[in-house]
Amino acid sequence: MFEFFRKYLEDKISIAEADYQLIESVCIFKKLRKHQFLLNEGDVCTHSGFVCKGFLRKYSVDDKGIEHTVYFATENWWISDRQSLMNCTPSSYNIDAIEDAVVLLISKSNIEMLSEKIPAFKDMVNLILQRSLNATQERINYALRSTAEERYSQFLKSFPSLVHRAPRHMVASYLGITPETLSRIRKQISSK
Amino acid sequence: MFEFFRKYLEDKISIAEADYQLIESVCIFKKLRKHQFLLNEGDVCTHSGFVCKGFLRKYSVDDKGIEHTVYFATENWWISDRQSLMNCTPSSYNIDAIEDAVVLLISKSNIEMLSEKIPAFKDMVNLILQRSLNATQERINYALRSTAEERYSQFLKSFPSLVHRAPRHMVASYLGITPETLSRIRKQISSK
DNA sequence: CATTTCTCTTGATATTTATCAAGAATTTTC
DNA sequence: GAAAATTCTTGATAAATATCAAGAGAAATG
Repeated sequence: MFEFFRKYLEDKISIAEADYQLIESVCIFKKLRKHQFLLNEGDVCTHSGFVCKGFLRKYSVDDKGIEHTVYFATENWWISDRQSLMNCTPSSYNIDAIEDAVVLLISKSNIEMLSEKIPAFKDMVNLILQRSLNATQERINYALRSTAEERYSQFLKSFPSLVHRAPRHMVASYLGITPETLSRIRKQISSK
Repeated sequence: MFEFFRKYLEDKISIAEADYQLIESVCIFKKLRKHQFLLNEGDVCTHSGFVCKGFLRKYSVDDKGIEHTVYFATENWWISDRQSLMNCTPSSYNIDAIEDAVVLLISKSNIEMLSEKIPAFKDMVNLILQRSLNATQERINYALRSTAEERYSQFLKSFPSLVHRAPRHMVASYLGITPETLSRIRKQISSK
């Protein structure tokens, strides 16, 4: 399974063979069956996850028991609760598998170790951080200025491959609308 | 004006006197009168801004000409369009002064230079990045799960000092509601 | 300090989206 | 492959929020 991550790294940074071995030595692989949890609300997130295979989501649950999807992650995406990881505080999110998955885990301290020993690794982590921030701010901008239909169209454009893999009600919860509303929006779009 | 930034830095990192001088040597100070722009939509953002004094906002304008506030920045906050800065692409945002302001500017290349020469500076930049990402993801989570009233209450709690400095219609646009709706929400809350 | 401009509030009405309910379609499980 | 569970759609109605319009209040400007 490490070869997935190795390919990802090769694509982003240029490091020595010994560095790959160091990285591999701290990687933990976790298989998740559909519906299994990688993180439970209330637990402290201790590892960053890199998705080798499968499809996961991160969501919070409100007082009424309604789930709100804040993030999807598929092959070559990272997933964790950075806030919990950073501050060692209980997470307010759940992460579970939408499809059977294999996730590569690296502990917080090992990420710090790798960042220290391999400068290019640190730079990569920071680049990912910047991209995440850009994407997240774009999402806020869209949420503020677009109607539900526009947000759905944008989602289709941004993540064409996710649309078919994610159950509709999860897409709805990602967009901040109910499944019924999404259903009506889809009907409206298809009739155009 | 540099002393504001120096205090900020002293609070976050521990570096040599020579480093402060290096940092100061690349700082540009810009005075902005109320309503003046730091960044115009369509322009490439070339500098990161640190607010020494005053109050600014970052917003986009939709097809109908309605403004959508994505960010406020007051003393000791950073402001820029990271996406435009990172990729040298035209910005889709405007940044202007809500109050007369003094902003300390550092160019992209000088931030890179400082990051290279002063490791603690780089670490600080990355820490800020992480915090921004956490805050931004929290905002999305709130947008998804809360009513307009809850979002306003949360805004009051998170930024008590901003509420009195920002015109209400800008707060409304930050929350993704109309000024009229905010006015009604405030009435409702005060009657409790 | 009067006037102009901007900001905020309130009311009436329209639109969007949510909620509740039921049945159809699909997927999972044994 | 049949039964059970889940997911998706549709309709009727309710609730939240937007829009339009007008006037009150506050702040900026000459």
